[in-house]
Amino acid sequence: MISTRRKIVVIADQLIRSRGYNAFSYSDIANRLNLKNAAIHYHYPSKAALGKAVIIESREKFLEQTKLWKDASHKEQVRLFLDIYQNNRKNGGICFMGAFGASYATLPEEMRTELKVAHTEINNWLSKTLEAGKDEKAITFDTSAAEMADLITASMMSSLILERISSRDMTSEIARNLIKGLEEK
Amino acid sequence: MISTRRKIVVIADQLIRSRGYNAFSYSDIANRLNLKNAAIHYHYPSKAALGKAVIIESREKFLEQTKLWKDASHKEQVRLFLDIYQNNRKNGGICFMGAFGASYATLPEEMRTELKVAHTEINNWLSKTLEAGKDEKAITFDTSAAEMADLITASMMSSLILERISSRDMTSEIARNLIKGLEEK
DNA sequence: GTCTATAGTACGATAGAC
DNA sequence: GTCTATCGTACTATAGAC
Repeated sequence: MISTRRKIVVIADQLIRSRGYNAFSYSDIANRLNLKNAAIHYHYPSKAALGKAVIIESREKFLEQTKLWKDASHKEQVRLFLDIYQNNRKNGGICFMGAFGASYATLPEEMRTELKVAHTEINNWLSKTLEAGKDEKAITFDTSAAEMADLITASMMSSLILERISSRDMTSEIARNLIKGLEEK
Repeated sequence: MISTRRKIVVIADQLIRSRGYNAFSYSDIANRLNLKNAAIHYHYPSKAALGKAVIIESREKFLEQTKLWKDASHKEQVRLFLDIYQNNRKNGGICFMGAFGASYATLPEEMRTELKVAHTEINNWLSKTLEAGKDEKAITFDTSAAEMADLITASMMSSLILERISSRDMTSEIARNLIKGLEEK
């Protein structure tokens, strides 16, 4: 049986990615679990603590996923990485980096620190994977792997944001173009 | 003398781009103008009305700026367009499309509609300018002008968001790379 | 250990003062 | 025409019930 504690983080994550960190409340979560809002405070004493837990959860989930991919080719791993954004899109949200990043100025220090760690972890993994794919001649790009990683995460992030405004399937379009770009020789 | 009404929109715009639409209050604006929060309601009856006014203000400002550039070369106009993001960055905010976009799910319909119009206007202008620059052989790109416009606005948007997390000058870096890309033959 | 009743504050908005 | 006093609601959080 999945614990209330875990259910809370999962729901919070969903709310943050769809509505934003400053537009969800403890009551939103409590209602979905048929509890009073104060019950959430037992599991996560403050909103900052819950926000931090959501970021840590996202980090752990990311590291778990990449471990599962370790037998796939590096090129395939990049494709699987782009699928994460597609999955965010399917459940009506943007990526957690974009959601927290847009509210960055309002976040307490403990959340900012955690977010920086997450950003570093993601870009390190993607840089390494791109580099390894390049060594295998399966992936090509001109700039440094770190800059290519920045370009990929940045364009996927904003495709999710803009998609809701433009009503076009920008995420698939940009993902396709990124893959295409990495395949050109 | 600049009217209170105009001062309110300017401050709201600044707050929305730095903190987000759901993280600023009428009191924040009132305090800066030495007024009570209710005074803001006289000028803008609801937060939705103020939000809508900020979007309209941004649209008008954008159209005014592009008019001033009309004698510059199309390539120069693209460079000037990228400067808008740099200016947002200098006063501590992200672009208005990113700020509203991240909170899109929480916005009232009147704001969503206005935001879509703004998005269309910006991408139309940029597409046309890119196309004209291409015709003059001053700019080169492979995809359609509309897709190139998407790529530019998307990557500039997220560079502003990520910059606050990564503490790196990503905006300048990405702007430079975009210009470089458009210059390659 | 888990949750509820309730406090205290800040929000957006209305009615009415000047 | 412009602004303030004030309302009702919803928020985060604490103290204490079960």
